Amino acid sequence: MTTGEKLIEAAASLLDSGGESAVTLRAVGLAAGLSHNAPYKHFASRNALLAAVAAVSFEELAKAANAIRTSSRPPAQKMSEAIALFVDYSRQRPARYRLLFNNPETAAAGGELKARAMETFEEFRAIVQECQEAGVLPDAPSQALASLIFASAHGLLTMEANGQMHPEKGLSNVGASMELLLGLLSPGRTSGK
Amino acid sequence: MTTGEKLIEAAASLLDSGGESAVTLRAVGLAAGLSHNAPYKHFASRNALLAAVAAVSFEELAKAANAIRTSSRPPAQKMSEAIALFVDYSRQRPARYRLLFNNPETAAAGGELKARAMETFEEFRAIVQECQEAGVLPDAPSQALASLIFASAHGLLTMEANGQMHPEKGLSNVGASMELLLGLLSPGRTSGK
DNA sequence: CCCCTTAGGTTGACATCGTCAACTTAGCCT
DNA sequence: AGGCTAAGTTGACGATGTCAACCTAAGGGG
Repeated sequence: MTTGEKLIEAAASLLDSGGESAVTLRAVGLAAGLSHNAPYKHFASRNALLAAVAAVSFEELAKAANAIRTSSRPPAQKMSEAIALFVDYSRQRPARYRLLFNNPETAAAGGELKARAMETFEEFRAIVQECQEAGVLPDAPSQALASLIFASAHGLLTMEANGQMHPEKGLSNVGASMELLLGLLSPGRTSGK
Repeated sequence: MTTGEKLIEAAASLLDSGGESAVTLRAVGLAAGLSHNAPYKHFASRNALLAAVAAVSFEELAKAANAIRTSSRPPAQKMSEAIALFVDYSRQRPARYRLLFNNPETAAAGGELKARAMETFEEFRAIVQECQEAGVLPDAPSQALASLIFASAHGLLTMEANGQMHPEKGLSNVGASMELLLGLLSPGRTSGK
């Protein structure tokens, strides 16, 4: 493992355990067994290091999503699993999730990072398309429908992470809300009221 | 205007003009014509000041949403206007929007802040309920459906702010995506495919 | 009327952080 | 052998959140 990778791993570990504010260049250098300024020999700035963490994280996510898409399970189940992938990620590594999907500075880093993000999204879009072809999701441009479904999950997860979800007032946790959405979107649904 | 309010206003102004990192306690004090440490006489910490900014911002939003809800326009139009309210807010004051809906530290401030946030959401929920009664939104617990619709808009706006939206690839801007959602949710829709 | 409390404000200091500059090596190319 | 460069170190600087000590004016009870 190169020193650069060691630094990225140390940063990711600090991010997961202590939140973004714990990712101090000094602490990262120390955790990698180097001096307080060593990260500058590999990354131009703190943001550049965080962008690198985001890039490898997107890569992991894309890989996991790809495994789901290329499995032999029915499309509807792939969709559930893909959603669960993001839900679990948000709950198990909230700071990392925020870095990936909720951080304008990271997003501004462009280039390779944006490519990895689009790679991840493309897997999700393909699953949506499979569902459309199987008739469990309505006809519409798959890109738009995938954006919509992903954004819904993303918005719900953000609200959950912010404590703006109120499960006591009836059904409004993330999982149930997504089932509601998919149910309402289902072409087979009988027109209500 | 009390000194505390002056500080909140100064902080809000700095937030809107220079992003969250521009909201420095020193700068806020200076902007209010006071010394670098004056904010501590009114707020326990930087986060407490930001929470106060969030509280008054939620109040403004709730007021605007209330004006929409109590207007005499048809429910479907109220819904469009309510969505536009959040869309415009996100685009015109992105840093403030992030503070309100994308900031776990702010959300952790609990108490009055959470009450204001719920007040705002309640206006939105009531509009959703009107739409359901008018038959333009499907039958479902209004709380859950409102969460879902709001989360969709929120997720789309977050992606837009992060540059993770790709309008070049077909329909995927926020407005069009929300229209797609509302269209697909519409009880009158003919079952696709 | 005087003293004492206290809210609001000030100055100064401290630790931490991102970042920059200068110096030192160890390895590699010629 | 000589020197270039990547990788690493130390030391410093300015900005920032926060704490502590001091000041001061308003007001209320004796």
